[in-house]
Amino acid sequence: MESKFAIQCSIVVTKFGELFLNQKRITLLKLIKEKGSINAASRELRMSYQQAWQFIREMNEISPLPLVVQQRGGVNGGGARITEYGEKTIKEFEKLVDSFNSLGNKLDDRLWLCSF
Amino acid sequence: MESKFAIQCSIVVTKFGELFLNQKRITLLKLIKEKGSINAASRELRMSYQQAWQFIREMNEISPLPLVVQQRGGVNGGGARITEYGEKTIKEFEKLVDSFNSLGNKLDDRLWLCSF
DNA sequence: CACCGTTATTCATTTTAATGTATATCGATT
DNA sequence: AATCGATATACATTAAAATGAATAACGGTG
Repeated sequence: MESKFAIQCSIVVTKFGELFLNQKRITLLKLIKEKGSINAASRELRMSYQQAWQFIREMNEISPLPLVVQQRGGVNGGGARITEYGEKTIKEFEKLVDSFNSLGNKLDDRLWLCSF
Repeated sequence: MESKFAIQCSIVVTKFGELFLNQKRITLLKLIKEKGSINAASRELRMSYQQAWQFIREMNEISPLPLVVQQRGGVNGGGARITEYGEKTIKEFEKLVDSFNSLGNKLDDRLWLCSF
């Protein structure tokens, strides 16, 4: 008892040292899927459009296959959608997170027993 | 084959949402132990003395027992040392890191098999 | 009691990250 | 071809983080 300490584990996937995925980017991807638009997703996340756009650019560059495809012009001025590969990537990342979190919870429980 | 993706997991220990420990702070603690001085440790880490000092301040405030005790004046102008509790904290944190890393390595191996 | 090197503290400056604003481009629809 | 809303892009501004520089305080030691 008494400790109140918590273990938090944040996961990133990198390639050659460059950031590929983290939780924020996954959240962005999921919101783009939901909204069909980078613009709407970035507004929802209260991040600037440029930052969202740059995240997508970096992810697509690092990834062997694009995660997001954008269309400009056309119906409603365009939009963005998540590729099949993007969907799979989201799922895989979230499985990773679950694995680490369950380990985290296990260690969390033992934390106040042994230290801190 | 072909993936080159790596999972990296960074661990933080918090209390009531406030940062208590992360890898950088642990490295700082270990260097203070080695050098016997906040000043020398911060120079070695190429971080400003104020930042190092503030990290220590925050850690000591959050911790139920101080991790570092400082002395000013006296022999060589003073210094800083790690308490027994601090040493234990370092060890516990590194055990945490090991646990997560071994999980990370396991998942790393399976990464290119299933996705990315 | 003067000296020394470290801790402790403040504040202006620099560096870095993020945002706001503005504008061009695209392309289906009307 | 005019319209519309989103993508794409640049650039100045703002916000936040880190640093540098300066100084006071401390307390053994000689």
